[in-house]
Amino acid sequence: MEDIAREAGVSRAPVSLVMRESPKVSPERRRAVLESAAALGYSPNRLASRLASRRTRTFGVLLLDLHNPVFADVYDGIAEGVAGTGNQLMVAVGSADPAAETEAIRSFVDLRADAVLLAGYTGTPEQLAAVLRGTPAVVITREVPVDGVDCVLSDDLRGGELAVEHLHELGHRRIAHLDKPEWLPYPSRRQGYLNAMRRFGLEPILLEGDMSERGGFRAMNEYLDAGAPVPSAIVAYNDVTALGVLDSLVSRGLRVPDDVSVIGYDNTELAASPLLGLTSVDLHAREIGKIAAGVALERLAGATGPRIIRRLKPTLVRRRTTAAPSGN
Amino acid sequence: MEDIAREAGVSRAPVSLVMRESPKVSPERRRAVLESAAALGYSPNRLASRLASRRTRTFGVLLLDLHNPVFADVYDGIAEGVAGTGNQLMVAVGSADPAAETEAIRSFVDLRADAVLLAGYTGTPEQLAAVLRGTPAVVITREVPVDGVDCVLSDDLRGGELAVEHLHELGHRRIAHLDKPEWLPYPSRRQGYLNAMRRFGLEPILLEGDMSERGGFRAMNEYLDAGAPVPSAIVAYNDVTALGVLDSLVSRGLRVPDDVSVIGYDNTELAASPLLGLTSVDLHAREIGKIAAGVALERLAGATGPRIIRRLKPTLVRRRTTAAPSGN
DNA sequence: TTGAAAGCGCTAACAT
DNA sequence: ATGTTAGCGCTTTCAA
Repeated sequence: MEDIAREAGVSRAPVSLVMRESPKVSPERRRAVLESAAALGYSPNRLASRLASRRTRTFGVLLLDLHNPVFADVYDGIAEGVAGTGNQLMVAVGSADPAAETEAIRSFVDLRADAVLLAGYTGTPEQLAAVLRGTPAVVITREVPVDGVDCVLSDDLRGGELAVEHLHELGHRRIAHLDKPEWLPYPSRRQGYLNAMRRFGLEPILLEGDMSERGGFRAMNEYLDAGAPVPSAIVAYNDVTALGVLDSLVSRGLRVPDDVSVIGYDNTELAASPLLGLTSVDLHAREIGKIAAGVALERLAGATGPRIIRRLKPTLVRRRTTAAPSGN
Repeated sequence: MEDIAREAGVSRAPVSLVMRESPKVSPERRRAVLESAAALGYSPNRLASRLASRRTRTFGVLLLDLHNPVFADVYDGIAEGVAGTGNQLMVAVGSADPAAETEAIRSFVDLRADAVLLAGYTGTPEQLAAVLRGTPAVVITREVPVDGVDCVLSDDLRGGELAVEHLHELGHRRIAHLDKPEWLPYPSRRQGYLNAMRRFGLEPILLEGDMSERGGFRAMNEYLDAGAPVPSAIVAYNDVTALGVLDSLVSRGLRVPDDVSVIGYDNTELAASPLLGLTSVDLHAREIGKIAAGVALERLAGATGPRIIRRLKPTLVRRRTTAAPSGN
C-alpha cells in the first residue's frame, strides 16, 4: 500500500480510502491510485483490514449435510436474505458430528464472523454457549435455549401431527414413524406423531434408522425382514429417508401408494420431482433461511432484547405416495 | 493475551506458544496459562494470528451448486483428502454466475487462503488468472489453461462416447443428447457423444435446456410438444437433468426403459437410488475431490514444476433406465 | 480533502 | 524454557 502511495504521489490514507470506495477522494487522485495499484499487482489483504477495522461483514453459515437437499434450500434463503446488504457468507459443513460442528463454529468465532447461522446444529446448548462467547447466533430448524441465541424454525410438533392427520383422514390406522431417536436432538416430529396417534386412539409403531437414504432403506428392510405385519402407512423423518423407505418397499414388490403410503418431510425438490411425487410436510426451508438472515441482520443493526423465536407453520403437500389403504 | 500473561505471571510469548499447542512450555506454566485464559474468557483472534504468521492453513473451496448432489461428493472427497493435515476448508457457493464466482475467489485470495479448489468454475481462464494473483489453484472437473493452475477432472470426451456406445450396443439408433451449449464451458461430453455418433454413422439429435431438473423437464417437454419423433434413447448432461427428462417422459405416459432409454452423468446417489435405478456415467466425483486436495497439498509442500493435469477414466454404471429398444 | 501517528492482536526472531 | 522487540498490512483518529 505504501508502494502504491509513493507511485501515485500521495500518502497512504487516500489509498486506503480508494480501496474502500469512499467518496472522499478527488477523482484524479482516485484514478492515479487505481492505476498504480493495477501496475503493482496489488491485492488487498482482508485479514489486515478486518483486524484493523474490527468488523468483518461476514456471516458464518454451518450446514449440517450437503447430501440433504433441504440445506441447499436453506442456504439459498440465507443468500437471498443477505443479498445487497454488503455482507458475505462463509460456509462450513458439519457432517452431523458435534465435535466437528463445534470446531467449525469456533473457527467462525475466532475469525470474528459478525454473526453465525447454524442450520442443523446437533450439539448441546452448553457447548454452543461456550464456543460462541457472545457472537450473535441464530439456530435454524431447532430451538436451543441459550441466552442471546435466536431461533428460526418450523413447528415440527405440528408437522408430525399433520402427517398423521392426513393419513388418518385417508383411512389409515397402522401408521409407522421412522427416525433416529437416540441421536437426534430434534424429537418434535416424533412427538407430534405420537400426540396425533394417541388422539386417534392408534397404536404407535416406531422404527429407527440413520438419517439418510441408506438409513431409511436399511431400517425398512430390517423391519420387513423381521416379519412384522406391514404398516399401511409410514411417516419418515425427512424426504431423504423417505426415499430410502420407498426403495425398500418397491424392491420388495410392495406398491406405493396401493399397498403402503409414504410421507416425507422437508418438501425438498426431491419430493417435488414428478417422478417421485412424494407427499411431504413443507417446513418452508428457503423462507426459514431468509428469515434467519434477517434476524441476524437486525441484531447487527443493534436490535437488543430477548431471544427471538420465529416458528413457522408447516404445511402438508399432498402428492402421489399417499392414498386410501386398499386391502385391510 | 497480555492480560492472560499478567494473570498467569508470565510474559506474552509462552501464552502464544500455549495457544498453538507448542511443546516448548513447561507443564506447570501451560496449566497456569490455560487457567487464566479460561478465567478471562479468552478467545484467540485468528485474523491477527494469520496476519502475523502469514500462513492461514486454509483452503478455499468453491462449489458450483448445492442443488446438484455431485458437489456433495466432491466436497466429501476434498474433506477426506485434507483430513489430518491440519488444514481447514472454507467454502463458498457459486450459483453458476461467473461474476459471483470471481467475487468468491477474490475473497479467498484476499483472505490469503493457502490454496483454492474450484469445483465448477464457469468463468474464463483470463478472469481466473487475473483474480488468482498467484494463489495456488486446482480446478476440478474442467481443464483451464492457466499457468500454475492444476486440473483434476474426468475424461468427459470418453464419458460421452461411453454413453453412446452402451446405447448403440443395446440396439439404439435414434439417440438424443441434452445439454446447454452456449452457457457451458464444458463441451467435452457433447463432443464425445458427437464423435461416437459419427463413428456409428448415426444422426445426432441435440436438445438444449438448463442444467437442472426443471431444465431437463422443460427441454424434454418442449421437444415432445414440437411433435418430433421420440428418440429411442436420451443422454442427459448430468443426473439432475436426467431426472427432469424422466419426469417429462413419465408424465407423458412414456415408459422407461420400454419406450425410451435414459442415461445420466455423474453417478450421484440420486442415480444410485434403487427406485430410480438411473444408468449413469461415473466420473468418480469423490475420488476427484480427494485427488484435488492431494494436489493442493503437494503444491503447498513445495512441489514446483509444470501444471498437473489428472484425468480419470469414467466408467458406465448400468442400471434400469436403459434397455434394448422395443418397437422402433 | 490529505498526511502523520498510533494501534488492531498476534507471531517470530532474537537474546537471555 | 522464557522475555523482548519488531513487525504483519491495514484502519482510524487527529491535525493540518
